[in-house]
Formats: sequence, C-alpha cells, structure tokens
Amino acid sequence: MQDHGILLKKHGLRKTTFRLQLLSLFHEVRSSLTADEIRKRIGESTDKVTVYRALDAFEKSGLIHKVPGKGNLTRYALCHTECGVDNHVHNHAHFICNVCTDTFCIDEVEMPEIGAA
Amino acid sequence: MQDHGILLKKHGLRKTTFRLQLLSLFHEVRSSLTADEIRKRIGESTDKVTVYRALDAFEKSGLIHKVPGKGNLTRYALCHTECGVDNHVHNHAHFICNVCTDTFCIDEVEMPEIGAA
DNA sequence: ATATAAAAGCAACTATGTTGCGTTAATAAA
DNA sequence: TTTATTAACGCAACATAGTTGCTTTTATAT
Repeated sequence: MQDHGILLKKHGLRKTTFRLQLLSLFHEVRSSLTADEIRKRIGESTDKVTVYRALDAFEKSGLIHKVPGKGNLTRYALCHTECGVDNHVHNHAHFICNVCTDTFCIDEVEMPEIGAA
Repeated sequence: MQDHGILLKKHGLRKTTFRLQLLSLFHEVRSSLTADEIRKRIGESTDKVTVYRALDAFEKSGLIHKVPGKGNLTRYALCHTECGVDNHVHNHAHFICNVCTDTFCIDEVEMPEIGAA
C-alpha cells in the first residue's frame, strides 16, 4: 500500500488528519462509501460539511468517482485508473448487491457494445 | 399497446386519471423516470405525495422497479418481465447515460458470472 | 517565524422524500 | 342505481441528504 500522504499531495490536496483517514478508509473497504457511512466509521463528531467537501475535492482531483447504487445516497469509490482533474476515465461495469446494498467496480467485465435503439 | 386500465386492474390497482397517465408515460418514455420528471410532464399541480405513493404502489404491484442512476434522484422503469407483488425478477444490466443522465434497462446483455473476491 | 490559502466547522438553507390524517372517488354489493 | 367500502388524493408537517456563506484553524511555502 502506497503512502496516503504522498497520494494526497500528488493530487494537489493537503495532508490533514481527516483526509488521510478518509483515503485509508476507501483503500480499506475497496467497494464504495456514502457520506453517512464515512461519518459512522471515522467518527460522528466530524462535521458533515467536512465530509461532503472532502468527497468533492477527492472527486475533482481524480482520487474517487461517483458510482451508481441502490437507494438515494450518493456513493463514491476509488478510481482504479489514473485519473486527474481533467481526465476521469471510467469505462467499467458496476455490481450493485441487493443484499448489502453496496456497489462494486468490476474491471474484469468487458463493456458490451450496444447499438442505438 | 395494451389497455392501461386493464393492466392496472390486473395488478390490483384502481383506474384513476393520474395513474392511467403515469402508466402511459412510462410506456411512452421506455427508459426511466424520477418523481420530479413525472410531475413536470404530467402537471406540476399534481401533489408530490400522490406521485410518490403511486410509484410505491406501482413498484409493490410489479409494474415498475427502481433502477440505479446518476445523481441521487430515485429512478423507476417499467418491468419488462412478468412481475407481481411477490415476484420481482430483474436479472438485467443497466446503461446509465452520462449525457442525458437517464437509465436504460438492457435485456440484450447477458449477465456475466463474477466469482467471489 | 510568518504569510497564505486550503481545509475545517458552525449556522442556515434547499431539495428529496415520508407520515398522519381528513376528503374524494372508484369499485363492489345490495 | 343507489349505497357501502376502501383505494387513492391532497394538504400540512416532518425527516433526511446535501449545499452555501462565512469565520476560524491549520498545513505548507517562503
């Protein structure tokens, strides 16, 4: 596992306690997370605005991306490809589990070609 | 196109003006709809609670199902298979368009087998 | 050690969706 | 056709997810 501080820096973000924890958490779970799940795991005392703004910053800088999911909570997952501010490339499928309601990025499945209707 | 009144009855629902319009709309768009899109298309004067409860009723009775989507608005699409109160079977993929943000049910793509991680 | 700008944190707000309850209207039965 | 029953409608109030503005704190460059 690469040092998370360096990873934050590489994406133009500061190495704060919360953002280091957040990045670790994403590497740990390997699937996807909602703002609320993050607060439950890192600490309810963390202001929700801090969480939302960190997620925005991580997304803009190419560390994470939004994934579709069950329910109407926004879910985020780590970018597996090299993404940056101006190149988010996500050409992969997702598996949404009906049991745990989590979303998993699936790199192994080739994207099928679908013609216009 | 089958008569929508009969379809409502078959699913144990009453044939009201609004629910007939709603069912027609779903058949018309063929992709998916959010509560807000429905109100915009059928008429803003319709109470939002009426829309949400109709969507719940349609879903429970097997007429429509929730689909994953971009953003955090709940999207619904028609069931293509024969669903009922106790048998919602949806073993199909979805295509989420980054341009129009709509979600499309894809019956043509076979579900790939993914092993446990 | 200091300056500066990013990140955190608080308050107030918006948007999406839900619950309770009284009223209206679709359907079944008389 | 009238009447009884209950689904569906609609209003008000509420709950939850997420946003915006602004001030304070803190990471980092100088």
